Amino acid sequence: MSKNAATARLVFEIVKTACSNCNLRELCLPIGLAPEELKKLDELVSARRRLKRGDYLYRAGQVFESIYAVRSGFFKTDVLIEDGRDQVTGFQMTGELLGLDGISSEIHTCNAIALEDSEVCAIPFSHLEGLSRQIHPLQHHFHKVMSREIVRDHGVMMLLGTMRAEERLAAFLLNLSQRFKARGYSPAEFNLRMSRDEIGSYLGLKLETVSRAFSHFQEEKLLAVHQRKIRILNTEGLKKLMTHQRG
Amino acid sequence: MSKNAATARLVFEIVKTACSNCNLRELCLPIGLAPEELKKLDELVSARRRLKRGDYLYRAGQVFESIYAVRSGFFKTDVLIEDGRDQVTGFQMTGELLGLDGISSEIHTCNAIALEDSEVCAIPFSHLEGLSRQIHPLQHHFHKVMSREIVRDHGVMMLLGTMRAEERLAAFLLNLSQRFKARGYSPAEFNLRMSRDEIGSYLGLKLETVSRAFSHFQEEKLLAVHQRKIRILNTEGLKKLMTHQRG
DNA sequence: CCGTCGGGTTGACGTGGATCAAACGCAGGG
DNA sequence: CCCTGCGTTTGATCCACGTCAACCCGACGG
Repeated sequence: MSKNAATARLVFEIVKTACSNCNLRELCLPIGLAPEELKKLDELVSARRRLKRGDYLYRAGQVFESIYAVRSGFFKTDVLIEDGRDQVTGFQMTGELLGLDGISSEIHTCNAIALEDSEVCAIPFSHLEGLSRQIHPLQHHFHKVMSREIVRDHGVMMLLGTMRAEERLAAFLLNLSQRFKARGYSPAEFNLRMSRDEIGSYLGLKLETVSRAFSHFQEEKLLAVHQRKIRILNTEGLKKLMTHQRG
Repeated sequence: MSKNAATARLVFEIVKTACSNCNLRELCLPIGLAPEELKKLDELVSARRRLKRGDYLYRAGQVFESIYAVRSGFFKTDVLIEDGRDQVTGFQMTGELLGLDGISSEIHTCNAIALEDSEVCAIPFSHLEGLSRQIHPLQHHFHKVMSREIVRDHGVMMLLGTMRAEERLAAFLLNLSQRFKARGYSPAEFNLRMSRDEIGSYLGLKLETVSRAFSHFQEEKLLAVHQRKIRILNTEGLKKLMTHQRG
């Protein structure tokens, strides 16, 4: 890296560490704060952390101290039990929070793993609690975020408990699509960051079943699939498949 | 009801509405508060509400204002989608909280239904947020409760995603057993408050499968089942079945 | 350029649980 | 007391998905 690039990078780091300036503030923080409240926010983040693909952000069993906001990149969280089974419990992208599960016992209960090179802001939980006693909108926003996680989990339970394989995959793809769209990316064309096996684990299916469902969607002209590159050709078709099939 | 009984009942109501006096405080509130903090707690609960078996505590779509602490009785929460499918997302018993899902959008996202005559304390959410800005342990406790809900949901995802029918039922029964035990009831013998169909919905199984699993457990001398009355004969056997089977 | 390797696809077959159907048994009402 | 009805049990059959296995393909290293 040239000296100039290094300098530029340093500036970048300093500027971006301030939450009040962060360009994803609207994703992970409340909006409409007073200027003096905005200033306080900059105490929130203690450090940023870069991770390479495959790195663990935290592991099940580690002491919980911070939650993390994804600045860039892509993560999965999973739970393992002794006998080797594991369940992917979620995929997190830019602006989403990781680590909420650790609050209850002060120990992380799942692993968080970067699926591509990523960057996170570490938010020491005690800071967050302190600040949210002072800034009501922050408190309320945080509660909403936790609640949203609960609602999301209920959605996954619904999916795992009542849907068949192709419905699950359709729901999954539509959800991803919608989240990419919310971040300004194309909702119709994106790269999956996870393997068929990881999708399967999340959806309660085997990787072969996931693969077959992709192939079938392709035959039906609902998708164009090339490796992990997905193009959605017929959103309505996917939606119909999801809500409609079976009684 | 005699006049005396009515009077006694009235006193009972007044005494019990104070959280600081509530005999289930240790279940739903933080412990070790200072006396003046304890006093403030009594602002928390706005009303108590009695429900008959089958009554809705709230419905999906209603405006969210309060969370509810179960004082006595038994509830289920479920989510429905248009096409008729529904998924039971949880069963709640004494000391557990209901309604956390509503915080995110200020609209309840599931139905909460009493499975037996029950009684709840309504905790207006804005009061709770206000008080938890003043009482740090209350704030922290509340965060833990929400986080515990997330962890619980991950457990259910694990169950739905990776376990086979009998493992699911074993896990479910052991969980119930442990929760009864924590409340001072027998962990080995209890009445199910829910139908086979509701168990099935929670576990992602059909009622026939649940019934067969019960019968099989009985053949294996793991349980004695008589209608909804369950006696666990071999806890270790159930545990082994749960963690051990399949790779 | 070829060999290797890991992830993905495809096929053949087996099976756990769903589905369909019948019968049971307890509770509540007449 | 019997009738009715709902929740449950049990049996027979079916099928969606898992399992096992072969093969493909793009990436990467020698």
